[in-house]
Amino acid sequence: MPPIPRSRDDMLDQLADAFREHGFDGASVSRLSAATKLGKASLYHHFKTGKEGMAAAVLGRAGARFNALVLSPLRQTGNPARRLNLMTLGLNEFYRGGEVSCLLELFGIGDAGRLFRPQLRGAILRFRQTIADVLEQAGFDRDTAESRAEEAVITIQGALVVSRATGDRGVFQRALSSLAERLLARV
Amino acid sequence: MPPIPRSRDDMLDQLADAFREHGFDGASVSRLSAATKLGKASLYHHFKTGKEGMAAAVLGRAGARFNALVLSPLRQTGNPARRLNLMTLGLNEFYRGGEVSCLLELFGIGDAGRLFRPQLRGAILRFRQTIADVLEQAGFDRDTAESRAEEAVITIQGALVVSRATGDRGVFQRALSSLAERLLARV
DNA sequence: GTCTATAAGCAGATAGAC
DNA sequence: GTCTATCTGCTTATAGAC
Repeated sequence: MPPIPRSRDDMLDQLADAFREHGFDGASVSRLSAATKLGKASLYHHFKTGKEGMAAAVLGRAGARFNALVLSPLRQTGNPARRLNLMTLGLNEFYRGGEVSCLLELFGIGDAGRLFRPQLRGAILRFRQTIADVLEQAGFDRDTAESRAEEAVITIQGALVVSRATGDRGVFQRALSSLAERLLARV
Repeated sequence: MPPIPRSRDDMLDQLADAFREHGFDGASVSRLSAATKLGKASLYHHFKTGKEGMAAAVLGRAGARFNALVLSPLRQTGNPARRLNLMTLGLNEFYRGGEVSCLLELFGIGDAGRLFRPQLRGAILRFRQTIADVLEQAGFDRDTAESRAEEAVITIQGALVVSRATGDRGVFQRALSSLAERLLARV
């Protein structure tokens, strides 16, 4: 059987699914090999630094997707409410409606955490700041904007955890659906 | 050197710290052995079902502590606001001010997740329901009470994730400090 | 670029002495 | 109840053929 041609992004998506299902430690190279239908040696051919390099590449691609689906809409010009609604649509797609656990949670644990925390930390702070900028443009003072942006990030992460732990994606859906309105509420 | 006498709870606390630091997969029996200063064979003497049994016992103790520190205050009679404030104090102690990651997140991942999800799910639902009961006693209708209770659980879990990922315990502190007031707010 | 085969070491777990 | 020594299988990673 000839090798099926594949793009690097396809490989990274398959690796990401394996990491999301098993976590960093639980995703053995054997499992990653099965997930990509590629021999272990082939994986090491693509990622010279081994499993760590695979995780870093997966994280890089996730960052790019997050940027395209979530941050870019927020940085458009125009109606803040509309941008926040686009953000929730993007979040729903990025997290596949809450079915998928966040690499941020998985890679923040244990030895993987020591490796990737700076990158994860940067992503969170960037997300928070981007939301805060939108809220400021919507007329809120900077303190209120930052405080609400922090709550939004917390809500998204918490909803993912609770959704997964209870097996109820409705938790994530409910959290998303009230998010934009709450961010813009005049007290 | 004679063996230092130790209670089972001391052992479980040391095991819990190791699980919290490394996650279920990352906490190898060697690490658990180092954390307890007990030989591997001694650990297997105490926990006949091995690492899985250690995790289950740790989870059982965590559940008992959560019950004593968080749920019991909520189930007292009397002023709902006071009970919710006691809950936040209990949460702060249970999670050590946000320094400690939640076993619920760690054990919800990968193969450990498949083992412990029913237990974790029960704990979350019980927590949510207990908060909802307090809010109902405070005069809210059942739907509002349940919806706000769900938000509270989400906020606590999310704040833990974001605190750990950013290395800023202030996130958890801020989330806790506004929690009771927000739960009781009349819109 | 993919594969088979293999290396060296750590994983979870147990036997049996004290 | 704790220990040392050990077992088996899986781990990450590499060598070298095609």
